[in-house]
Amino acid sequence: MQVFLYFCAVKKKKIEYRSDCPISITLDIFGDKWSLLIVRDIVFKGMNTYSDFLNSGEKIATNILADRLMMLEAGGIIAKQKHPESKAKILYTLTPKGIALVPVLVEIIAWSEKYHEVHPNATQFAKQLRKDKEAVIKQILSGLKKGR
Amino acid sequence: MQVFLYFCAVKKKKIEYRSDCPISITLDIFGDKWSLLIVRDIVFKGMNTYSDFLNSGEKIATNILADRLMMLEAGGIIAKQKHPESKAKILYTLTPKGIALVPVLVEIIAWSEKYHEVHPNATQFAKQLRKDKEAVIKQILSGLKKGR
DNA sequence: AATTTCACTTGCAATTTGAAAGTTCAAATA
DNA sequence: TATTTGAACTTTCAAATTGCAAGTGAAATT
Repeated sequence: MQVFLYFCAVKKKKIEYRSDCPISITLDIFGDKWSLLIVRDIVFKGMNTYSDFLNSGEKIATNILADRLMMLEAGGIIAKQKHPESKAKILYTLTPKGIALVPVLVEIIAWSEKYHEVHPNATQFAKQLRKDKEAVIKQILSGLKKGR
Repeated sequence: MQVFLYFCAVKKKKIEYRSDCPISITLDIFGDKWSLLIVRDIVFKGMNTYSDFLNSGEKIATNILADRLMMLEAGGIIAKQKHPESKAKILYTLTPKGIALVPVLVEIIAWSEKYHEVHPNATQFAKQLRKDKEAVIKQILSGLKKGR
């Protein structure tokens, strides 16, 4: 069986995919409790700096956040950019590969809302999804394009 | 902020959701490298016993498999049933909550196939998805209902 | 009756995580 | 200009989780 690799520049080690199954590969990238929350923060909360992510609801540790930002960058999900307002800040944005995760996030929300007690905003969001999923996705994507 | 709990009978401890965000809750359940692969094995490979999962491509350790089966059962994703062929075997099946994950799995495959080198079968599957996603999902669901 | 299969459990080393404190550079304030 | 604050990390170390190997007991097979 083929084995695929990519090199994580900052961790200075090779990351090996366990198999060529698309779900397994996705878990090699997002199979932890934090990585996808960073993507969520960018997509749904318009967040884009280290301290934004740090102060986001779930209280990620500073070392873990730094590590996950590195891994997401190495995996081509996010990219570092110059912050327009300050040289001290770093702007994290989604790459096209990262933006393409929106339908996955949307299905996760729809599933989770159906079976758990979630925030009222999420309930409201799920209701809109049930009305017109494609429209909701389009709206999110347009929000990301013009860099909200 | 509200905090939600469920009790994991076998681990004998309370599992606390980090927040009421639907994505965060989903990661509290599936935020590891293995749990979703068990669901994948049931949905796409028709697997349903401990040794099936153990010998599935990615080589999960026995203790981790036992732990994840417990957690998935505690989370209401899978259920244990009597195996029709043998008293030594245990049949693991998806609950409705587990079956409802199919659209999430489908979007993950579509995303992953687009950005990684995956197994030819997955490439083929993604092609069908692009043609008629709803039909593919319906077919998977009907396959699960009659317990393939 | 002996061996193998099945679904685990146990013990232990290695890796990862999480909490706290420290570092570096930029920017704001006194 | 000196000092403090803010932003983005890095380091340290204890605690938790993971991975590997071996073992267990009931059921099925030879």
